[in-house]
Amino acid sequence: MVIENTFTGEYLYSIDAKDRVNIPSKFRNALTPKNKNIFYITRGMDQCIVAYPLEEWKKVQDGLRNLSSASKVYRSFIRSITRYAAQVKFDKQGRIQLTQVLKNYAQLEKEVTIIGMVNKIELWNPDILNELEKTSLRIDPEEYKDLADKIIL
Amino acid sequence: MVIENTFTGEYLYSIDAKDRVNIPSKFRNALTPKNKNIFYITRGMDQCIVAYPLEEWKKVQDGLRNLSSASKVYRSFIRSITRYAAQVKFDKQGRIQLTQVLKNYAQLEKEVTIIGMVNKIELWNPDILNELEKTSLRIDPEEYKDLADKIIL
DNA sequence: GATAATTACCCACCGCTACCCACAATGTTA
DNA sequence: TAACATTGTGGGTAGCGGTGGGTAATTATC
Repeated sequence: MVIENTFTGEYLYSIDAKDRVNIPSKFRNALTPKNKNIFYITRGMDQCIVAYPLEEWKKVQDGLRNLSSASKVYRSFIRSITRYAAQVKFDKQGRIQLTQVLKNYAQLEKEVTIIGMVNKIELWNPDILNELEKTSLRIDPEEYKDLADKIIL
Repeated sequence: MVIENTFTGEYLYSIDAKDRVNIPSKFRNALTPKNKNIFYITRGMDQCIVAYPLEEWKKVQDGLRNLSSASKVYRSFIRSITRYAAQVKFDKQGRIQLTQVLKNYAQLEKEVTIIGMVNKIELWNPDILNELEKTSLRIDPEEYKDLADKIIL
């Protein structure tokens, strides 16, 4: 636990009968007390569940709050995010409970691959993730280069 | 709760024979005492009912007050909102009572999907909502991406 | 003013979830 | 190597939350 509120690495965990998933201890240990053991989970842009620590989620919400409700697109956008957003607090064992909707959306069953994405966490169906890696990621190494330039890797 | 007066998540609830709808406990718990268990319900921009907590409703009204009444469009706009607005207080079980007009407008029957929209709440006929999402989501994935970039999802 | 109807308040059931305890597997330290 | 700590996983249970329904109070109608 070196850098606060920062998540890296990949883990293969299991979902139990009560739809509970363990948050890797390395991730939990990286959380500052301000997050109060709370995550917000919602739909990702890809077919996965995204989990934000409380402090990160607040930033997202502030962004949403400032979008005017006058625009139809904005309304629809806000809805598509918050609709699936749920606040979850992990128990003494460090597990969070998934909602049925999100579990369906990401097509999760017995196993989950949990990926650290710097300021957020992604939960994937292992098969879907592997399939995606095989196809879409291999396609455009050019885009990777562009990104690498931007971030000064 | 953690983030005050802020609502997220989706819930499928039922309307009983007396036209009562339960407000999800997570929403009620997010309310500050200043709201005095009071909501204002009115017509949404879409075909749904919108519920504002008292404190949020005050802001809406201030906004309306500042719209000049000189313009015909403005007057009509204000009328369309305030006309259907009703103050409702939830009972000890946390239920509010819907007005007949609003129930008709949103075409609610037995079931309601309740969506947290950050600072307000929407009540939808489940079928209508799903149909709408199916269409509007398909229309502009590009605009969605732009928005996602803005908010740094 | 009597009766009917609608609303407000209260009580009761029941399923789910939040919380707790237990245990196995792995890693760590003396 | 043994003792201990940490971490992932399974399961039991009490309390809360959603739902239905009953009764008193208030309003409406004639």
